[in-house]
Amino acid sequence: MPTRERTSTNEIITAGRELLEDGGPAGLTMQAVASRVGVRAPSLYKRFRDRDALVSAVAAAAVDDLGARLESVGSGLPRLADAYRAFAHEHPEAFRLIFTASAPVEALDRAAAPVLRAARELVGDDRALDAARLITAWATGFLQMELTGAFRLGGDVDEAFDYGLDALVRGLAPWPDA
Amino acid sequence: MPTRERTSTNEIITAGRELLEDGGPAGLTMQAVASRVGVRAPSLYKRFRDRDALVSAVAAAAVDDLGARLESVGSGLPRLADAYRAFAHEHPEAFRLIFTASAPVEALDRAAAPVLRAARELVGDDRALDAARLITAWATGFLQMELTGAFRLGGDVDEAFDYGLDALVRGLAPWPDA
DNA sequence: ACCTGAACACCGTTCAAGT
DNA sequence: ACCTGAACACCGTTCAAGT
Repeated sequence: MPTRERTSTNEIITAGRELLEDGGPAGLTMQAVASRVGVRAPSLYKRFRDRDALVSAVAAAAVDDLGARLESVGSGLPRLADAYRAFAHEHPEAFRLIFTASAPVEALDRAAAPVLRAARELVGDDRALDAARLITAWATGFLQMELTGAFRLGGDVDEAFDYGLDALVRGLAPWPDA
Repeated sequence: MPTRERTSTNEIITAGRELLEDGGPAGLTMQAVASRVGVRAPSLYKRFRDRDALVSAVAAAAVDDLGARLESVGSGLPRLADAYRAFAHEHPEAFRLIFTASAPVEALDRAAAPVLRAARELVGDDRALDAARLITAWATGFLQMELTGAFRLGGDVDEAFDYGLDALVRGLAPWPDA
């Protein structure tokens, strides 16, 4: 006689995201997740091979959210950058997790699509990929440093972000002296 | 009667760095470190408050190495960028660790000095800090993505790095249309 | 078919006891 | 003064047994 399901993959992932945000990766334990969804830890292994698989699923869900967010904002680079930064501020732990070994690389491709589009508009097809990498690397590094509190030499961080974006666009735009 | 010291703070940190590089953060356990320096785990608590303190010391040592490396290379931006990238390739785990919560922020300041100098030469005093943040954020994000294997859409990664650096310099340099 | 208690290996940490 | 064994709490994981 089959026992009725007492939880679901989605519920587990949601619980994982909540625990991650308010306890960091160390708070995302199998026992904490299980107890939050009303089950015992061993039951989680019915749906995830191990903790690493669960963490990856949590990261993938976050990336999907991020991708939807970027899609919804159009292809203007400033809008994209702001949306990216807003996501990082709202889900700092998830943002950090995304760029860790447990990151699901193929999910990242979808989230990167809007940036690639914006880069193409700016520099054309040939250099679109390089330009997208430049922009993404800058924004990711900046946010990571901002979240870790590495910006302690003073100065306005918001202004530094805008300054960076402007300089990037200037450096990427086809310049007139050619 | 005092027992003679069987290890030292430096030896412990060195052991920690080695374990980190070949087993990731998960390989950096108190027991593994202890056994590598010929002591039992509880002895480590004579010199480090807890594992986190040890991990921070490991990160600080790595940052010091990085700083020395950047100092030794002068203030040319391309040289600095290459040295930064070389360090990340040689010590990927340490590089990742540096930009984690356990990062010792004040040690980062020293390592950032050469970049700040290069930025000042490029854009002048007023914008030196913003420019340094742009460059550091880009390089850090780029290397982090490279190490994590996030660059899977093809294209030459070396070339993308050079392209990014060129665009950055172009965007930062005082441009002629003013 | 899903869930559980019990068990195991491993980890961080404390502490009284050794020298 | 430094080191240790023993102990504790906690974690990930397995598995036989329940329904």
